[in-house]
Amino acid sequence: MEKSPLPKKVIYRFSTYYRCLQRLAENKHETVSSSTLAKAAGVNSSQLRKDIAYLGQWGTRGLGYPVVTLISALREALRQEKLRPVVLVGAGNLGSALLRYQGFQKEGFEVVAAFDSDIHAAASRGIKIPLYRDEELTSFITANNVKLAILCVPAEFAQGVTNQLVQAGIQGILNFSPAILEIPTNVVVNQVDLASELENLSYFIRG
Amino acid sequence: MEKSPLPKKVIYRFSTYYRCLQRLAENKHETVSSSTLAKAAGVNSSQLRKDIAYLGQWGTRGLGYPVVTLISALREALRQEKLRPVVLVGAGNLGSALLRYQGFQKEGFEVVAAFDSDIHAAASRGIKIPLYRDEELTSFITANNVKLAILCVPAEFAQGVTNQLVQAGIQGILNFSPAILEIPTNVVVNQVDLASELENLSYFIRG
DNA sequence: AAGTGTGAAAAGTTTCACAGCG
DNA sequence: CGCTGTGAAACTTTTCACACTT
Repeated sequence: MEKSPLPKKVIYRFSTYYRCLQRLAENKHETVSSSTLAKAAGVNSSQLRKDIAYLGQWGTRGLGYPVVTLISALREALRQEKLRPVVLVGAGNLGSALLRYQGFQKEGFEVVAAFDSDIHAAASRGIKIPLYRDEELTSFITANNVKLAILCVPAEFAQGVTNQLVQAGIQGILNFSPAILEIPTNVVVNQVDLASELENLSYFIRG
Repeated sequence: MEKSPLPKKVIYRFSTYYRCLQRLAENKHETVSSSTLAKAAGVNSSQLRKDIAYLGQWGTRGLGYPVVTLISALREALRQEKLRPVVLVGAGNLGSALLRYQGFQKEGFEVVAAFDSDIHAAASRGIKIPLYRDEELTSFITANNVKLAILCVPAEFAQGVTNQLVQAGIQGILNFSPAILEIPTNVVVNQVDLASELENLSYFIRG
């Protein structure tokens, strides 16, 4: 009955562990020790044990963790049991690339529709997913009970679109625009700012 | 003479402040208070003051910070004065999209070359930047003294390519593949895992 | 003997609160 | 008086170290 709020960072690491475990399962490993899995995931072994302990006591002392069981526990923790529908707004360069990218589908997310103010320009980019004009955003999201959105519009439109999304019932936004979004407290935003990432790297290299 | 190591998180926030200040400059604001800038950047005002204080004492008590001066100080801190060359490896769906995406160029980075094992497939995606086969990686990087790389190859090739990059003298890698890279301590990796970001969002929304 | 689970220590980060400057 | 700069407090996250189980 853990009511504890599971830190965000732990959830990120769960995603990593999940992927590492899948590789181990493919290679027919039945168990894995904290130190081995930690190495694979790039974290320290006590941290891994602490993290896993949030899920309950799955390990066997002297032996390690059962790979398949842990995978299930993590899938449940990540609430990945069913395919989650996602909409994408802004099918420009970056947005249309994300649509073609298969990475989301593999991990339990289905991009069910894309929206753009200019569907002709967007259509020319060879998109296979249903493509709508921005005006249809609200009705689609409400009708299909979508909770997650990927936002790839230019920074100056980001807040306006966000307001629409929130209004329509979106609760999680993956924001690729470099804008800081104002949102109600029940909505979560994860920021992916590619320029900041490069800037950051750039800072830490010498020369 | 600050020798202090400037936490990674602070550098990320610097990027955000930098963008917010640019907007303020465009709108002809000459000064800005910590609380205003903090609101725009989505952080708390003492945190902003602490962060800015790493750069020196730029503020005027009772008034705030001079926008233009702060921008210069941040640009210098982020070592953004000159265009930094970057190479991109793996011009598949995601990679070729990033090449078309203008966001990097705007922020002081120039993608000078792209590499792929299959240049014909990659060329068909309409790339304008010089495109080379993977074999030429090492010589290009060495010859052009490139220090930053964007890695978009499938996970199973990520470590191999990374070894080549490091060998060639790359010191910072922006890794879009969901692989954990083993690297020497003088190299920095920033991970951008889109599936994990969605998983994470998904966890925090109810329902 | 190998390896988990966990309290306690350490390190890192954010927020508070206020002295003091312009 | 408004707002910065900063020590100290509060909180969070990571690492250590070891009792304890299989």
